[in-house]
Amino acid sequence: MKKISDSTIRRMSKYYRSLDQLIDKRVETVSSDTLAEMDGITSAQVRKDLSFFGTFGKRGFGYNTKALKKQIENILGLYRTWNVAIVGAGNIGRALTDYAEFKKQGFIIRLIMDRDKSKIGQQVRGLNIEDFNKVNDLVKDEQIDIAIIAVPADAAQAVADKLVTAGIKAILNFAPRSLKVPPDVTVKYENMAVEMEALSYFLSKKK
Amino acid sequence: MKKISDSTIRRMSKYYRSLDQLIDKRVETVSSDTLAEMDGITSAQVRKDLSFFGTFGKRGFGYNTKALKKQIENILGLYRTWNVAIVGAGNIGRALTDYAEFKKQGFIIRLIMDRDKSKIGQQVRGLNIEDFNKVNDLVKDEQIDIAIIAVPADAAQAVADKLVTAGIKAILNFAPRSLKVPPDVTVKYENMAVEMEALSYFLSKKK
DNA sequence: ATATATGTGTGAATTTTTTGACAATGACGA
DNA sequence: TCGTCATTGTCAAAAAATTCACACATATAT
Repeated sequence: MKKISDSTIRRMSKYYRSLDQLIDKRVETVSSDTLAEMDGITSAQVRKDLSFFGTFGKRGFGYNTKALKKQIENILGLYRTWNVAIVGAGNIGRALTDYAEFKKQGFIIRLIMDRDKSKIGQQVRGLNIEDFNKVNDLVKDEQIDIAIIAVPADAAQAVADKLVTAGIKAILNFAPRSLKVPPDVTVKYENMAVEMEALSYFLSKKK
Repeated sequence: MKKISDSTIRRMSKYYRSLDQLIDKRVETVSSDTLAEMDGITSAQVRKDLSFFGTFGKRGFGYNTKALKKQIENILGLYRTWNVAIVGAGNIGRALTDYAEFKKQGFIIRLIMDRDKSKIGQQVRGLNIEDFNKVNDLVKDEQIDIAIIAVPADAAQAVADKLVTAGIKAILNFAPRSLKVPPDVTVKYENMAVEMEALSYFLSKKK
């Protein structure tokens, strides 16, 4: 399988959500044009993206919403559930514990960890905050697939190292710091400060 | 001024944070190579990015960390503070209310709004949850520059419309939906489900 | 059964982004 | 003061991403 670009994957994920929206509204057929319009891109882009994975449409007709959604589900691996662990029981970590969109898409939060003794043992929406020092056993016991890092920037690399040791292959990092991990581990970033600063740039430019 | 690409701006923001880290460690000089290493990119990329805005380094020597930080501060508009409003007092909205990184970078949360009567009037870390119906007055009174949308996907577009009417020109959207706004309004997205699904894709591909 | 309209799939063209390479510059030591 | 070394700034090349444009397949109307 040839390498698919990150931006294509990201857009697939958006198409998926747009299809969901259409299906909710009982729409059965959609054109690349409409899909493009919903996501603020061009129809050629939509068709090109989809063409990397197969041919899902009918010429002169468009795409069947339910069928295409199912196809994308397969492509993105959303036909199954994934076990997720959160590291860091601060505000962000706690908030993510019951983020509806995760649940809906089959990302199940099985575990929340922290190293702060005063937090360990507390309940967060039905989950016990566990001791991050026991990460190896916990990850194994709960069969964690994906870890979310929600600790201060300074601690992020150390946490990542321990997660890697524990066998984690996929990390979503909320800490504003780049992480060094072995090549078989994938890291995605959710960097809110970066987006805010991009807004700041655009606002000050306008003046 | 020629158009600077979004990815350049995003990287500038990362350099800014890396410089901060170096200054904390009393490092006075840094090469494009080191900066690149910290952010997992190439040194050519670092130099190219910086070159869009001016020449800040000394050949054979590198960059002065404090001076470069100050320069980026100017470029990104971080020499001043910005007033921020959050719409949606759910888990995410509340968590953001005291996200340390925002405060540190001069993004000051002045206002949190919701339309849910049962939430209005509650306190969130010193802020009163206000009635989103009064958005026009509130935005004017607090001189809000940037709005963060943290409401369910279905409500996001309606909220955006009202924010635009209230005069907001910069939006950070946490709801998993693309927003339609006039061309003079900038929207940035923080789409956690998209990143999780990218991880899902990489995990299932490996199998 | 045929004509017409619609909208996909895809090579080719274009644009954008990233990387390579090196001359030019400045720091520093002898 | 001069030579050596390090590292920038930038032009050119390469790679990647996006857009164009159109042949072709399919639905629908007559």
